[in-house]
Amino acid sequence: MDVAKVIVDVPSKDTDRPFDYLIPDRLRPWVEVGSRVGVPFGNRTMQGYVVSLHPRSDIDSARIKPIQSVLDFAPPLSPDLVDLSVWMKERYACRQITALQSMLPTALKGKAERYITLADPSEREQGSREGVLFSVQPETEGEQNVLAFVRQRGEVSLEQLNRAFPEESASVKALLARGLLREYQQIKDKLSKKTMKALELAVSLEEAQEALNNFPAKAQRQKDVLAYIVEMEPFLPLSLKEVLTTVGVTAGTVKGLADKGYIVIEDMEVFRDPYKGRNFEPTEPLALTSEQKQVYSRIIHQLDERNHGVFLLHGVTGSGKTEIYLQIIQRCLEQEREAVVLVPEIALTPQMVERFKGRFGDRVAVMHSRLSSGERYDEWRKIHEGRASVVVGARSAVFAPFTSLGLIIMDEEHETSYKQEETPKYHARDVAIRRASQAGAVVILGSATPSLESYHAARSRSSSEFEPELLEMPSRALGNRLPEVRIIDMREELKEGNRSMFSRPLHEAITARLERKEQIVLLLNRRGYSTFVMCRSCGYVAQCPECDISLTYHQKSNNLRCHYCGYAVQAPEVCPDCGSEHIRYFGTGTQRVEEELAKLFPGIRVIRMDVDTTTEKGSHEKLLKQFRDKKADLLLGTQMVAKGLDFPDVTLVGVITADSALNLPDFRAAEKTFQLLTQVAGRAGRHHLPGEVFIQSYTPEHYSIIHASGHDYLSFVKDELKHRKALHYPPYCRLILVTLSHEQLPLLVRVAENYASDLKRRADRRGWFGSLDRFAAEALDVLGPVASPIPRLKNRYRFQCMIKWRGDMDAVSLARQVAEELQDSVRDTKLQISIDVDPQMLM
DNA sequence: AGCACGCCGACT
DNA sequence: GTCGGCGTGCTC
Repeated sequence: MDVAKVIVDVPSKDTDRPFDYLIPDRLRPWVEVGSRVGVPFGNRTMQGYVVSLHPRSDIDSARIKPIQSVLDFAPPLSPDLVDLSVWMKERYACRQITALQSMLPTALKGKAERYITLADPSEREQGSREGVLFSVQPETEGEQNVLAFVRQRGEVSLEQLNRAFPEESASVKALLARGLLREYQQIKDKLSKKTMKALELAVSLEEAQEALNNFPAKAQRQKDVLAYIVEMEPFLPLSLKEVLTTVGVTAGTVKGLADKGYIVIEDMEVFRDPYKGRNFEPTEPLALTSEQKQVYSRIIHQLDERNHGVFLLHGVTGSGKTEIYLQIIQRCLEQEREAVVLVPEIALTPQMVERFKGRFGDRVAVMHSRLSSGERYDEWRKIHEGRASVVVGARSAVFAPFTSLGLIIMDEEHETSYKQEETPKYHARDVAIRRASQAGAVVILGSATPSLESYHAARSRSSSEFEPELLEMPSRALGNRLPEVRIIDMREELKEGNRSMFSRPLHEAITARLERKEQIVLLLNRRGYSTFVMCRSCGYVAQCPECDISLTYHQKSNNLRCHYCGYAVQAPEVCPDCGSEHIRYFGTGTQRVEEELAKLFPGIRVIRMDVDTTTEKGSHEKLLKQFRDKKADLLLGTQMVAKGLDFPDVTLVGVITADSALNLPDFRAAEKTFQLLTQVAGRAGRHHLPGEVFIQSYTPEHYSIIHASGHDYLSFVKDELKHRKALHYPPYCRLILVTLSHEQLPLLVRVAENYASDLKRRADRRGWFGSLDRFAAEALDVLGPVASPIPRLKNRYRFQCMIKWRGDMDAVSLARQVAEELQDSVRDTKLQISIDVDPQMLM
């Protein structure tokens, strides 16, 4: 076992394979599958990951180089995770290094630093022995200065050297070439470990007590400190800062004590705890209802067998899924196994975390995107070092570095945020199932409105990628009823002369709540509602010059911004096209609703929650707390108010327009609408007060709205599956979205057409190509190319092809192969091809 | 991705 | 006659 195969940190087609490296004897004990290593690659040093170990290599022994360094004490990746990266590479047509990278905190992404030292004289002579005459003395003043600088420092990073001599980079190069200076490279992590000064006894406790008894009287302050330390002995080491404030002495006093040899002051690594200072109320398991018990025992049975299994837990809002999760996790921990809880990013609120920390205390690690990279690294290490055995986190927590995983729970299974939109474009559900099957772990997918893919897979239990067992919880745990839902036809309102955004019934209902001092949640389904700028005289619409999409108006900064690339300009006073002053801001944003509310209900206290008011860290939480404390009558927001919030005094939920997302060009539009309405309806009347829900709509006869108002998931699924089947959409087939982009439109169009035809030809040769209409067990169809819904982004035009396929074929690798061949033949680095397997966002 | 090698234009 | 453009190809 002298050779390691290493995936190097270069995300490109040519390097997306293992390279062989010798393992030097001194590193032998440290090199394992999953180790992060520094290796010479070309003429620089790169970071890489060991993916396998072998006794020998097929590579010419003259070419093979040794591993330069091992970068961590313990491998950051387990062999299971390395395997998983291979699976991801094939499944999502991404590079293996990209998959590996996504499993680790960014703090572990090291880069090579280049250092310069003096070369030793023997090396210098080697240069001249080649028969070439070059000077072994510095030739210019600049060279002399550089050389002197390096000699004085011994070793200096290239960066520092260039900073010290900005004009002398040629001299540095020359000195290197002539062998007077030498360069070496080393991988440096970006991470910063936070440290603090800490105190520790340098003598035994008995000795310290002894010393206290006959301490010189003139050093009373030092004696106080030592006495305090002795008293606090069980909690050693103590933070220096804390001791200083508690005892009321200065650092000099403590230093004196250290000089006498009683204590030592050391740098101790501290772990940032994002939830520090917060008290988590310990909670006890609740008694389960009989419905909950059934579900619980079925899953426990599977868990006890220590076999892989997937469950789809369909439970209405308020059916008590979380309590079941908690008790199953408990069981998992009792088996000395670990648990992962996946939660949609948006639902990962302190309330949520509290439930888990309350039950499992310090053993809980939390991971989400709002943590700083340092915090995320610390939470990751907490898991890696075995100090946590439960992780609650968003999507990427599925890669938590546990070693004996027993359980993965995915709450709100239908949420689209489980699909990563950047490469690797993985779906956490699929990764979770794969990971659990490696580990013999149980997966629970929980939702009140399961995705059609999961529900269909669970019901048919055949020919699908995974086969979950369906568990149903149709009643609420507290026995209260689901709220009354009223649909309001906004067309009727308009007909009768009401041009406001509030229907009369909703208006009256709000007034009633204000009088009764009950609370209201208003949801603005913002998709398709951006506030754009239009000139009423000439029809000019402000658009992004790079992306060709409408710019969004931001009142706070009075500028126009592109949602996709971030481009921003000052909002115009007059139309840039015709000079008219009739340029206006259109669309219904939360701000406009807020203004309208103030007008209609004078004195109403509104909390507005949207991207504008929640960008600051912790602001989301602060706003919710204010609402909970009844500092406001009404909570107004976008999707984010619909998820998992639980306010006892909310008795009215209003949806301003239910159907704004229904007309979007997305085959999941109805499903999304149904899910959103069901979730938001579940927010009302969760406690003693009965709740009421008003849904305003311009298409009130739509089945997604009707079934949502009846809390009728099954009927919705029945209708929706009919549609999907007729139109050949998932779950009756699978999709691959291939997006090609280039600066030049004509070239792009040509290339995209080639892609589609190549693909069809290649599929046909294998007997795959054909229409899905014929209900063939195996078929593949290519749609497009067409301009992408975002036709231009960051100065690049975009075209896409949609592949629909079904059956036991490897459509992903076909799509990838054709893309790579096309890129080889076009040979234009500006051409980008992105492959999205099972896309969620079609617009 | 970098970086070196290699073959054709504007300069001393 | 040379410096330097970036096309092409490789990295164990």
